Amino acid sequence: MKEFIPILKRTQLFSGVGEEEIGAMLNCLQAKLCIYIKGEYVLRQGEHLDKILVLVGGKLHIQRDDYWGNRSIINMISVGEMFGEAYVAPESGTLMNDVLAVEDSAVIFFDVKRIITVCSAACRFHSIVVQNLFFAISEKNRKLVQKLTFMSKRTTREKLIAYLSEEAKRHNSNEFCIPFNRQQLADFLSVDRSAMSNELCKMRDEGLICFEKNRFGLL
Amino acid sequence: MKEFIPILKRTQLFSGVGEEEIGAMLNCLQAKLCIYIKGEYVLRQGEHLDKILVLVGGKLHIQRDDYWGNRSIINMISVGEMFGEAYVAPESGTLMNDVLAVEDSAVIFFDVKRIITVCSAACRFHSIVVQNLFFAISEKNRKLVQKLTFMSKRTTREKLIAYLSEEAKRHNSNEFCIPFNRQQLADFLSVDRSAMSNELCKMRDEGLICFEKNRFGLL
DNA sequence: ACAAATCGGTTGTATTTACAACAGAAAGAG
DNA sequence: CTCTTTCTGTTGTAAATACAACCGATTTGT
Repeated sequence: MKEFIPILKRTQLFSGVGEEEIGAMLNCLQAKLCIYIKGEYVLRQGEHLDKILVLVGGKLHIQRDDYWGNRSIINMISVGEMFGEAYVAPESGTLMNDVLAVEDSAVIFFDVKRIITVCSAACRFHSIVVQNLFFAISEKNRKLVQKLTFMSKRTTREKLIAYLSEEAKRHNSNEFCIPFNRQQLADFLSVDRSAMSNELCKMRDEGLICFEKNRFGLL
Repeated sequence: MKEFIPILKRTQLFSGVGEEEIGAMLNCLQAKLCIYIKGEYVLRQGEHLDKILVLVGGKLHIQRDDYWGNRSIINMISVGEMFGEAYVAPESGTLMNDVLAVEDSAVIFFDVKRIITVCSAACRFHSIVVQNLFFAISEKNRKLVQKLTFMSKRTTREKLIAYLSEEAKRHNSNEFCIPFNRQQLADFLSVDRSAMSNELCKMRDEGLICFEKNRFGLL
């Protein structure tokens, strides 16, 4: 697990904590490393979760499939991001979504109780991690609201514009790559892939956007 | 402000804290009481927010109107619930939504910095409030994900079923009242009111549900 | 290099939705 | 009580979407 410490150091959870301290905390937080291959489930809907996970390699999707096989991608987890902070509260129930590895992935699990109850050994940086966790969950909250704002658009075109505008703002550029292929983008925006593809091409023909594979540009 | 202490005592934020302690903390947290009449905005999109608010009377909607006048209600705040926890992080930017009083409302604002930095006066219950805040934001996170799961349904009917099922589960009963009128429910689910009304009546005629005003039953 | 699988675009049709307009019922104001 | 406003249901039409089916291009595995 040692080899992932430099990656952990750059995560939001361990922001402001040195590599030596992280090494020391791995025991304190009962860290466990798990490897998943592409297509494997990390967690399944209905499971009980008492750990927080930090992705140190690969890519995950937080998603849910309904009775009719419609998949919706709630969120995407990239290297350095975490998942499970929303389930730290005592009576938070079971997991509402699946967590799927969409690439070969490496995940480190941390014991939640060890994080939110300050350890008697008083590792000096524990309180920093707690505050980091707080800010992280707060940020994820804002991102969920943001997703809700473009999910609440009525038409596919409006959803696309809202999403692409947001990505452009996030990248500080009118050109950017999105982390989805067409099917995944459709699942993320909860629309039909072919209808979306159709709309994208119309928007391109109208001179609103340009794109090639995952690279998009706003005009 | 003293008269609201019994209400504050029953809120999630002050869970486990006695009335005397709450009284003492009002200063420590620089509490400010504000009154709003129905239809008045508590906060507007774009504002900078460095306070957490707790609703002690009335009802609020977290909402957003787009260019074309389509309103979407992101969330509803009832007495005892709070808003603004997602903006406590230092670089969380400005408010993405409006906060509207849909009834005459009483709101108490608390200084965020005072909450997340433990005060030197060491008020004994401060750490409890911090943990409560943590659990609250974590719970709100789960609720947002839940809303995303039924917002991601394709048809109005599916959205209605997902929403009503959730409410039934929450009330532990097949009969329950919803906190919205038709227009508000449509705004909450991001669908057209008349189309939704139509769909509701179809579902009633098919024997799936029954309703009268805000009272719904699943059959 | 070849076969298989994945991906993205296109088209047509049936379904669903948005929008506007209207009417009766209920609630609220004076 | 009466007038006004709000709320809810209804209808018709134009627009948008879902779904299925297909094809060519690209990628992947062997």
